[in-house]
Amino acid sequence: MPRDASVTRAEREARKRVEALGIDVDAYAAVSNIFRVANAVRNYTERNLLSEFNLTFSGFTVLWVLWVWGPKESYALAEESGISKSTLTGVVKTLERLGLATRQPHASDGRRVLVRATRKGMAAMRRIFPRFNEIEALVTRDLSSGEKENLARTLRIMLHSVEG
Amino acid sequence: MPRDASVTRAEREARKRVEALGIDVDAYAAVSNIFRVANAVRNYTERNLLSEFNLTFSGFTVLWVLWVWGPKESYALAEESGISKSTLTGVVKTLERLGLATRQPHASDGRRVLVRATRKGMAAMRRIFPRFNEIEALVTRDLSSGEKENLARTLRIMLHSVEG
DNA sequence: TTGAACTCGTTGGGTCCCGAACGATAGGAT
DNA sequence: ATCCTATCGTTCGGGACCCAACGAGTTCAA
Repeated sequence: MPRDASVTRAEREARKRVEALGIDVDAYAAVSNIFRVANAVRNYTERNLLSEFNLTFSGFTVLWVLWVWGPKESYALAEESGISKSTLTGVVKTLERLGLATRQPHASDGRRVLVRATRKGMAAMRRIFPRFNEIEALVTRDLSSGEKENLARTLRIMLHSVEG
Repeated sequence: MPRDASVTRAEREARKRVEALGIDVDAYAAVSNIFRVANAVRNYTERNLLSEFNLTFSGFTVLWVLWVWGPKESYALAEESGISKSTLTGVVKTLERLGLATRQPHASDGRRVLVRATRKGMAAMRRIFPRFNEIEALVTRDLSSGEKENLARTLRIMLHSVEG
Protein backbone atom coordinates (compact mmCIF):
# COMPACT_ATOMS: atom_id res chain seq x y z
CA MET A 1 0.00 0.00 0.00
CA PRO A 2 1.42 3.38 -0.95
CA ARG A 3 1.95 5.89 1.81
CA ASP A 4 -0.66 8.57 2.11
CA ALA A 5 0.77 12.04 2.43
CA SER A 6 -2.22 13.77 0.93
CA VAL A 7 -3.26 17.18 2.12
CA THR A 8 -6.48 16.99 4.12
CA ARG A 9 -9.61 18.81 3.01
CA ALA A 10 -9.30 21.00 6.09
CA GLU A 11 -5.83 22.04 5.11
CA ARG A 12 -6.86 22.91 1.56
CA GLU A 13 -9.78 24.93 2.82
CA ALA A 14 -7.61 26.78 5.31
CA ARG A 15 -5.12 27.66 2.63
CA LYS A 16 -7.79 29.19 0.42
CA ARG A 17 -9.06 31.31 3.29
CA VAL A 18 -5.63 32.45 4.23
CA GLU A 19 -3.70 32.88 1.02
CA ALA A 20 -4.89 36.40 0.48
CA LEU A 21 -3.19 37.64 3.62
CA GLY A 22 0.43 37.29 2.57
CA ILE A 23 0.94 34.29 4.79
CA ASP A 24 3.95 31.99 5.04
CA VAL A 25 2.13 28.88 3.93
CA ASP A 26 5.04 26.49 4.43
CA ALA A 27 5.44 27.58 8.03
CA TYR A 28 1.70 27.31 8.55
CA ALA A 29 1.54 23.79 7.09
CA ALA A 30 4.49 22.60 9.15
CA VAL A 31 3.32 23.97 12.48
CA SER A 32 -0.35 23.11 12.15
CA ASN A 33 0.51 19.52 11.32
CA ILE A 34 2.71 19.29 14.39
CA PHE A 35 -0.31 20.17 16.52
CA ARG A 36 -2.51 17.71 14.68
CA VAL A 37 -0.11 14.82 15.15
CA ALA A 38 0.67 15.64 18.79
CA ASN A 39 -3.04 15.77 19.56
CA ALA A 40 -3.80 12.56 17.75
CA VAL A 41 -0.98 10.60 19.37
CA ARG A 42 -1.78 11.91 22.86
CA ASN A 43 -5.45 10.94 22.55
CA TYR A 44 -4.62 7.56 21.07
CA THR A 45 -2.17 6.81 23.87
CA GLU A 46 -4.53 7.87 26.63
CA ARG A 47 -7.34 5.76 25.25
CA ASN A 48 -5.41 2.63 24.29
CA LEU A 49 -2.71 2.40 26.92
CA LEU A 50 -2.71 4.86 29.82
CA SER A 51 -6.35 4.34 30.75
CA GLU A 52 -5.41 0.82 31.90
CA PHE A 53 -3.17 2.41 34.53
CA ASN A 54 -5.46 5.29 35.45
CA LEU A 55 -2.78 7.60 34.15
CA THR A 56 -3.23 10.76 32.14
CA PHE A 57 -0.64 11.81 29.62
CA SER A 58 0.75 14.35 32.06
CA GLY A 59 0.99 11.84 34.85
CA PHE A 60 2.77 9.51 32.48
CA THR A 61 5.17 12.25 31.40
CA VAL A 62 6.07 13.22 34.97
CA LEU A 63 6.55 9.61 36.01
CA TRP A 64 8.65 9.05 32.92
CA VAL A 65 10.94 11.93 33.87
CA LEU A 66 11.36 10.47 37.35
CA TRP A 67 12.13 7.09 35.86
CA VAL A 68 14.77 8.48 33.52
CA TRP A 69 16.38 11.02 35.84
CA GLY A 70 15.75 9.62 39.27
CA PRO A 71 14.46 11.76 42.17
CA LYS A 72 14.12 15.41 41.27
CA GLU A 73 13.17 18.64 42.98
CA SER A 74 9.80 20.08 42.04
CA TYR A 75 10.99 23.03 40.02
CA ALA A 76 13.32 20.94 37.88
CA LEU A 77 10.70 18.23 37.51
CA ALA A 78 8.13 20.72 36.26
CA GLU A 79 10.64 22.24 33.86
CA GLU A 80 11.63 18.86 32.45
CA SER A 81 8.01 17.76 32.12
CA GLY A 82 7.03 20.92 30.27
CA ILE A 83 4.41 22.04 32.80
CA SER A 84 4.22 24.82 35.37
CA LYS A 85 5.11 24.23 38.98
CA SER A 86 1.53 24.82 40.07
CA THR A 87 0.35 22.15 37.69
CA LEU A 88 3.02 19.82 38.96
CA THR A 89 1.66 20.08 42.49
CA GLY A 90 -1.61 18.60 41.31
CA VAL A 91 -0.08 15.95 39.10
CA VAL A 92 2.24 14.71 41.84
CA LYS A 93 -0.70 14.65 44.22
CA THR A 94 -2.47 12.33 41.79
CA LEU A 95 0.62 10.15 41.41
CA GLU A 96 0.89 9.92 45.19
CA ARG A 97 -2.72 8.83 45.45
CA LEU A 98 -1.98 6.09 42.92
CA GLY A 99 1.06 5.04 44.94
CA LEU A 100 3.40 5.73 42.05
CA ALA A 101 5.42 8.60 43.52
CA THR A 102 6.29 10.11 46.88
CA ARG A 103 7.27 13.51 48.20
CA GLN A 104 10.21 13.85 50.52
CA PRO A 105 11.45 16.99 52.30
CA HIS A 106 14.89 18.26 51.42
CA ALA A 107 17.53 17.39 54.00
CA SER A 108 18.77 20.91 54.71
CA ASP A 109 16.39 23.31 52.93
CA GLY A 110 12.89 23.44 54.37
CA ARG A 111 11.42 24.99 51.23
CA ARG A 112 12.39 22.28 48.82
CA VAL A 113 10.76 18.95 48.11
CA LEU A 114 12.23 15.92 46.43
CA VAL A 115 9.85 13.85 44.31
CA ARG A 116 10.71 10.25 43.60
CA ALA A 117 9.03 7.34 41.84
CA THR A 118 8.10 4.51 44.17
CA ARG A 119 8.99 0.89 43.47
CA LYS A 120 5.49 0.49 42.12
CA GLY A 121 6.00 3.57 39.96
CA MET A 122 9.24 2.23 38.53
CA ALA A 123 7.64 -1.15 37.88
CA ALA A 124 4.72 0.53 36.15
CA MET A 125 7.05 2.45 33.85
CA ARG A 126 8.92 -0.70 32.93
CA ARG A 127 5.60 -2.15 31.80
CA ILE A 128 4.25 1.00 30.17
CA PHE A 129 7.21 2.37 28.30
CA PRO A 130 7.73 -0.54 25.90
CA ARG A 131 4.07 -0.37 24.98
CA PHE A 132 4.29 3.39 24.56
CA ASN A 133 7.23 2.82 22.26
CA GLU A 134 5.11 0.37 20.27
CA ILE A 135 2.69 3.22 19.70
CA GLU A 136 5.57 5.46 18.66
CA ALA A 137 6.64 2.77 16.22
CA LEU A 138 3.06 2.40 15.00
CA VAL A 139 2.59 6.06 14.22
CA THR A 140 5.94 6.20 12.39
CA ARG A 141 5.55 2.85 10.66
CA ASP A 142 5.33 4.40 7.20
CA LEU A 143 8.51 6.43 7.62
CA SER A 144 11.96 5.19 6.73
CA SER A 145 14.69 5.24 9.31
CA GLY A 146 16.24 8.24 7.59
CA GLU A 147 12.94 10.09 7.58
CA LYS A 148 12.52 9.53 11.30
CA GLU A 149 15.99 10.83 12.02
CA ASN A 150 15.40 13.78 9.77
CA LEU A 151 12.13 14.54 11.50
CA ALA A 152 13.75 14.50 14.93
CA ARG A 153 16.61 16.67 13.71
CA THR A 154 14.24 19.21 12.16
CA LEU A 155 12.17 19.39 15.31
CA ARG A 156 15.24 19.95 17.45
CA ILE A 157 16.13 22.93 15.30
CA MET A 158 12.64 24.33 15.86
CA LEU A 159 12.90 23.72 19.57
CA HIS A 160 16.01 25.84 19.75
CA SER A 161 14.31 28.59 17.75
CA VAL A 162 11.29 28.83 20.01
CA GLU A 163 13.10 28.37 23.28
CA GLY A 164 16.11 30.54 22.49
CA MET B 1 25.06 31.52 13.12
CA PRO B 2 24.95 27.79 12.55
CA ARG B 3 21.71 26.01 13.21
CA ASP B 4 21.49 24.10 16.44
CA ALA B 5 20.13 20.60 16.03
CA SER B 6 21.94 19.21 19.05
CA VAL B 7 20.36 16.53 21.14
CA THR B 8 19.30 17.88 24.52
CA ARG B 9 20.72 16.51 27.73
CA ALA B 10 17.30 15.15 28.61
CA GLU B 11 17.15 13.22 25.40
CA ARG B 12 20.61 11.69 25.91
CA GLU B 13 19.70 10.69 29.45
CA ALA B 14 16.44 9.15 28.33
CA ARG B 15 18.20 7.11 25.68
CA LYS B 16 20.62 5.66 28.18
CA ARG B 17 17.78 4.63 30.47
CA VAL B 18 15.83 3.10 27.68
CA GLU B 19 18.32 1.49 25.35
CA ALA B 20 18.40 -1.75 27.28
CA LEU B 21 14.75 -2.43 26.59
CA GLY B 22 14.91 -3.14 22.87
CA ILE B 23 13.31 0.16 22.04
CA ASP B 24 12.82 1.77 18.63
CA VAL B 25 14.95 4.80 19.36
CA ASP B 26 14.26 6.57 16.08
CA ALA B 27 10.52 6.40 16.66
CA TYR B 28 11.01 7.54 20.23
CA ALA B 29 13.15 10.53 19.20
CA ALA B 30 10.74 11.57 16.50
CA VAL B 31 7.58 11.39 18.58
CA SER B 32 8.96 12.86 21.78
CA ASN B 33 10.28 15.86 19.90
CA ILE B 34 6.87 16.43 18.33
CA PHE B 35 5.43 16.77 21.83
CA ARG B 36 8.21 19.06 22.93
CA VAL B 37 7.76 21.42 19.99
CA ALA B 38 3.96 21.42 20.17
CA ASN B 39 4.11 22.26 23.87
CA ALA B 40 6.68 24.98 23.41
CA VAL B 41 4.84 26.67 20.55
CA ARG B 42 1.47 26.50 22.31
CA ASN B 43 2.86 28.09 25.45
CA TYR B 44 4.75 30.73 23.52
CA THR B 45 1.64 31.66 21.54
CA GLU B 46 -0.60 31.84 24.58
CA ARG B 47 1.83 34.07 26.43
CA ASN B 48 2.90 36.36 23.61
CA LEU B 49 -0.21 36.71 21.49
CA LEU B 50 -3.44 35.15 22.68
CA SER B 51 -3.34 36.63 26.16
CA GLU B 52 -3.94 40.05 24.58
CA PHE B 53 -7.30 38.78 23.36
CA ASN B 54 -8.21 36.76 26.45
CA LEU B 55 -8.08 33.69 24.26
CA THR B 56 -6.68 30.29 25.12
CA PHE B 57 -5.15 28.12 22.46
CA SER B 58 -8.32 26.05 22.28
CA GLY B 59 -10.51 29.08 21.93
CA PHE B 60 -8.23 30.30 19.17
CA THR B 61 -8.34 26.93 17.42
CA VAL B 62 -12.12 26.71 17.49
CA LEU B 63 -12.52 30.28 16.31
CA TRP B 64 -10.00 29.62 13.58
CA VAL B 65 -12.02 26.66 12.33
CA LEU B 66 -15.14 28.80 12.22
CA TRP B 67 -13.23 31.47 10.35
CA VAL B 68 -11.94 29.03 7.76
CA TRP B 69 -15.03 26.87 7.31
CA GLY B 70 -17.86 29.18 8.21
CA PRO B 71 -20.71 28.14 10.53
CA LYS B 72 -20.48 24.54 11.62
CA GLU B 73 -22.47 22.07 13.66
CA SER B 74 -21.06 21.17 17.05
CA TYR B 75 -20.02 17.64 16.28
CA ALA B 76 -18.11 18.61 13.14
CA LEU B 77 -16.61 21.63 14.87
CA ALA B 78 -15.30 19.50 17.71
CA GLU B 79 -13.91 16.94 15.27
CA GLU B 80 -12.16 19.59 13.20
CA SER B 81 -10.75 21.30 16.30
CA GLY B 82 -9.39 18.05 17.68
CA ILE B 83 -11.37 18.18 20.94
CA SER B 84 -14.32 16.22 22.31
CA LYS B 85 -17.84 17.48 21.96
CA SER B 86 -18.16 17.98 25.70
CA THR B 87 -15.06 20.15 25.71
CA LEU B 88 -16.45 22.09 22.81
CA THR B 89 -19.55 22.99 24.81
CA GLY B 90 -17.34 24.78 27.33
CA VAL B 91 -15.08 26.42 24.78
CA VAL B 92 -18.00 27.79 22.79
CA LYS B 93 -19.55 29.04 26.02
CA THR B 94 -16.36 31.01 26.64
CA LEU B 95 -16.31 32.35 23.09
CA GLU B 96 -19.93 33.44 23.49
CA ARG B 97 -19.07 35.27 26.68
CA LEU B 98 -16.32 37.08 24.80
CA GLY B 99 -18.78 37.96 22.04
CA LEU B 100 -16.73 36.10 19.43
CA ALA B 101 -19.17 33.33 18.54
CA THR B 102 -22.86 32.54 18.75
CA ARG B 103 -25.02 29.47 18.93
CA GLN B 104 -28.01 29.08 16.67
CA PRO B 105 -30.60 26.29 16.63
CA HIS B 106 -30.82 24.12 13.54
CA ALA B 107 -33.73 24.99 11.26
CA SER B 108 -35.34 21.57 11.13
CA ASP B 109 -33.59 19.35 13.67
CA GLY B 110 -34.15 20.32 17.28
CA ARG B 111 -31.11 18.41 18.51
CA ARG B 112 -28.52 20.20 16.47
CA VAL B 113 -26.84 23.54 17.02
CA LEU B 114 -25.02 25.70 14.53
CA VAL B 115 -22.04 27.64 15.84
CA ARG B 116 -20.86 30.70 13.97
CA ALA B 117 -18.22 33.36 14.48
CA THR B 118 -19.65 36.82 15.08
CA ARG B 119 -18.50 39.89 13.18
CA LYS B 120 -16.28 40.65 16.13
CA GLY B 121 -14.95 37.09 16.03
CA MET B 122 -14.12 37.33 12.34
CA ALA B 123 -12.46 40.71 12.88
CA ALA B 124 -10.42 39.29 15.74
CA MET B 125 -9.19 36.41 13.59
CA ARG B 126 -8.16 38.77 10.82
CA ARG B 127 -5.99 40.55 13.36
CA ILE B 128 -4.72 37.46 15.16
CA PHE B 129 -3.96 35.07 12.35
CA PRO B 130 -1.22 37.08 10.64
CA ARG B 131 0.51 37.44 13.97
CA PHE B 132 0.11 33.74 14.67
CA ASN B 133 1.67 33.08 11.31
CA GLU B 134 4.58 35.32 12.30
CA ILE B 135 5.13 32.98 15.21
CA GLU B 136 4.95 30.01 12.87
CA ALA B 137 7.54 31.70 10.70
CA LEU B 138 9.65 32.47 13.75
CA VAL B 139 9.77 28.91 15.00
CA THR B 140 10.65 27.63 11.52
CA ARG B 141 13.07 30.42 10.69
CA ASP B 142 16.09 28.09 10.66
CA LEU B 143 14.48 25.65 8.24
CA SER B 144 14.74 25.88 4.49
CA SER B 145 11.62 25.93 2.40
CA GLY B 146 12.26 22.33 1.39
CA GLU B 147 12.68 21.26 4.98
CA LYS B 148 9.39 22.84 5.95
CA GLU B 149 7.59 21.09 3.12
CA ASN B 150 9.26 17.84 4.01
CA LEU B 151 8.27 18.23 7.64
CA ALA B 152 4.63 18.81 6.74
CA ARG B 153 4.64 15.86 4.35
CA THR B 154 6.18 13.56 6.94
CA LEU B 155 3.66 14.63 9.57
CA ARG B 156 0.77 14.02 7.19
CA ILE B 157 1.98 10.45 6.70
CA MET B 158 2.03 10.00 10.48
CA LEU B 159 -1.44 11.47 10.79
CA HIS B 160 -2.81 8.87 8.42
CA SER B 161 -1.05 6.11 10.36
CA VAL B 162 -2.50 7.10 13.71
CA GLU B 163 -5.96 8.00 12.50
CA GLY B 164 -6.42 5.12 10.08
C1' DT C 1 -49.11 5.36 16.26
C1' DT C 2 -46.51 4.20 19.60
C1' DG C 3 -42.36 2.86 21.20
C1' DA C 4 -37.62 1.12 20.62
C1' DA C 5 -33.26 2.52 18.72
C1' DC C 6 -30.50 6.05 17.49
C1' DT C 7 -28.32 10.76 17.42
C1' DC C 8 -27.00 15.15 19.18
C1' DG C 9 -25.48 18.54 22.64
C1' DT C 10 -25.11 19.17 27.59
C1' DT C 11 -23.97 17.97 32.32
C1' DG C 12 -21.21 15.91 36.07
C1' DG C 13 -17.01 14.36 38.08
C1' DG C 14 -12.29 14.26 38.01
C1' DT C 15 -7.72 15.86 36.29
C1' DC C 16 -4.82 19.12 34.05
C1' DC C 17 -3.22 23.72 33.20
C1' DC C 18 -1.77 28.46 33.98
C1' DG C 19 -0.65 33.01 36.32
C1' DA C 20 -0.90 35.44 40.46
C1' DA C 21 -0.74 35.68 45.15
C1' DC C 22 0.75 33.57 49.48
C1' DG C 23 3.36 31.52 53.44
C1' DA C 24 7.36 29.53 54.81
C1' DT C 25 12.15 29.31 54.60
C1' DA C 26 16.77 30.93 53.46
C1' DG C 27 20.58 33.94 53.32
C1' DG C 28 22.91 38.14 53.22
C1' DA C 29 23.13 42.91 55.10
C1' DT C 30 23.29 46.01 58.50
C1' DA D 1 19.50 40.10 66.13
C1' DT D 2 16.64 41.83 62.85
C1' DC D 3 15.52 43.30 58.44
C1' DC D 4 15.25 42.76 53.31
C1' DT D 5 15.12 40.25 49.51
C1' DA D 6 14.97 36.13 46.99
C1' DT D 7 13.35 31.43 46.35
C1' DC D 8 10.46 27.35 46.75
C1' DG D 9 6.15 24.84 46.72
C1' DT D 10 1.22 25.42 47.48
C1' DT D 11 -3.21 27.47 46.94
C1' DC D 12 -6.71 29.91 44.44
C1' DG D 13 -9.65 31.09 40.52
C1' DG D 14 -10.84 30.30 36.00
C1' DG D 15 -10.63 27.69 31.90
C1' DA D 16 -9.72 23.32 29.21
C1' DC D 17 -10.09 18.49 28.78
C1' DC D 18 -11.97 13.67 28.74
C1' DC D 19 -15.42 9.93 29.52
C1' DA D 20 -19.74 8.34 30.91
C1' DA D 21 -24.33 9.31 31.56
C1' DC D 22 -28.35 11.94 30.44
C1' DG D 23 -32.41 14.17 28.20
C1' DA D 24 -34.45 15.94 24.32
C1' DG D 25 -35.35 15.12 19.61
C1' DT D 26 -35.58 12.09 15.45
C1' DT D 27 -36.44 7.92 12.79
C1' DC D 28 -38.41 3.85 11.55
C1' DA D 29 -40.63 -0.38 11.97
C1' DA D 30 -44.29 -3.06 13.92
